[in-house]
Amino acid sequence: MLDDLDRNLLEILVKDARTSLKELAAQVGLSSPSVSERLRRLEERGVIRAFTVEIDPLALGYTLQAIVRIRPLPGKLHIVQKLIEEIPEFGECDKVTGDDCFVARLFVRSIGDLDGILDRIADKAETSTAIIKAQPIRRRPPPLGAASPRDRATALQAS
Amino acid sequence: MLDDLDRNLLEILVKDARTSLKELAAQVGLSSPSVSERLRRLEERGVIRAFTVEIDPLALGYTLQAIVRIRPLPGKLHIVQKLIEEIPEFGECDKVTGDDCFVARLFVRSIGDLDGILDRIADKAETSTAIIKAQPIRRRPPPLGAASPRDRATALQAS
DNA sequence: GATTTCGGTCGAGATCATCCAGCATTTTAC
DNA sequence: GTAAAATGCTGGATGATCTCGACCGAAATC
Repeated sequence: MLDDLDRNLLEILVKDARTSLKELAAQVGLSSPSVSERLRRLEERGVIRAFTVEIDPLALGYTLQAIVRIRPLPGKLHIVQKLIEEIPEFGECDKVTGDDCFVARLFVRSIGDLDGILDRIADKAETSTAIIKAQPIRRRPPPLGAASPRDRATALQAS
Repeated sequence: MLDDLDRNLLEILVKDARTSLKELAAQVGLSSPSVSERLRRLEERGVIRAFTVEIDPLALGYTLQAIVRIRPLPGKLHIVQKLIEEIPEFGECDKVTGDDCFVARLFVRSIGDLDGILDRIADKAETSTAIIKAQPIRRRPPPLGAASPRDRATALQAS
């Protein structure tokens, strides 16, 4: 589906999404129209979901981040999910297996704000909150390399 | 620190990091050299951490994501952290307060791979894994608007 | 009140992206 | 097996965009 050239382009763009077509072309050894066409197709196919910018939350005044596990009370699942989606301070939310139905990331400017937001959910779900002290790994994409032969073997074996 | 123009630029770039200077300039009502200078300064100050591309993990064969909570055994904290950082399938990791020391996101191509990776940590930490079933909110930045007067009041009160 | 600093505009020249014609290679169809 | 069609690439012309220097005005500094 993706060839080496595509992966190569993605790798460069992960580091700097504003790299010019000309520069991309030079780095992968193609002409710029070709690169342009490849990017167009990668976007079209949904491989590239978006070109975006990573902003330091601190610069916006968000001095605190927390991971919140959320277990909606019986019958409240949909209301809780809607509520979470509508609170913009939630910067990420995954619906997971297990007792905790949702795991979400919360950006806040103060402990007071944290309390205020959790209060809005308190009557519809149980929550447990962990304050983030450090970020050993900040968001990064999974490895871009092709599936290794070993991986493929494993996959086959499993099926 | 950030004025309305900066926030406006960031907002546009979050949606499309490849927007041309000319287009940015038109949208915020400045000349392109001014926009160029502002972006340079935003990067310099670390407000903009990076221009990047958001890739669909599925396109790379990662059909499964999991949230893993990791509690290193006594004395193993640093080894575990190093191990996590070195495994590229970890796409995010936060060090948090509470019993679980780390909360991490794992991209894998199969359940077998998940097992393989967790095995590598098993003798150094307790883990509990939740498979991601859906993503109600995909990574997004915190609200870009200026701190509201109410927020400021709260912050002052607290200090 | 003069001066410096900061952030802005404008215009020219350089750089870059896009369009198009043409070509090679692979796939499809018969 | 071969002709036709489709695919993906290149190179060059053209038009759009970026960058750089010169200059300007408002606000802070002395």
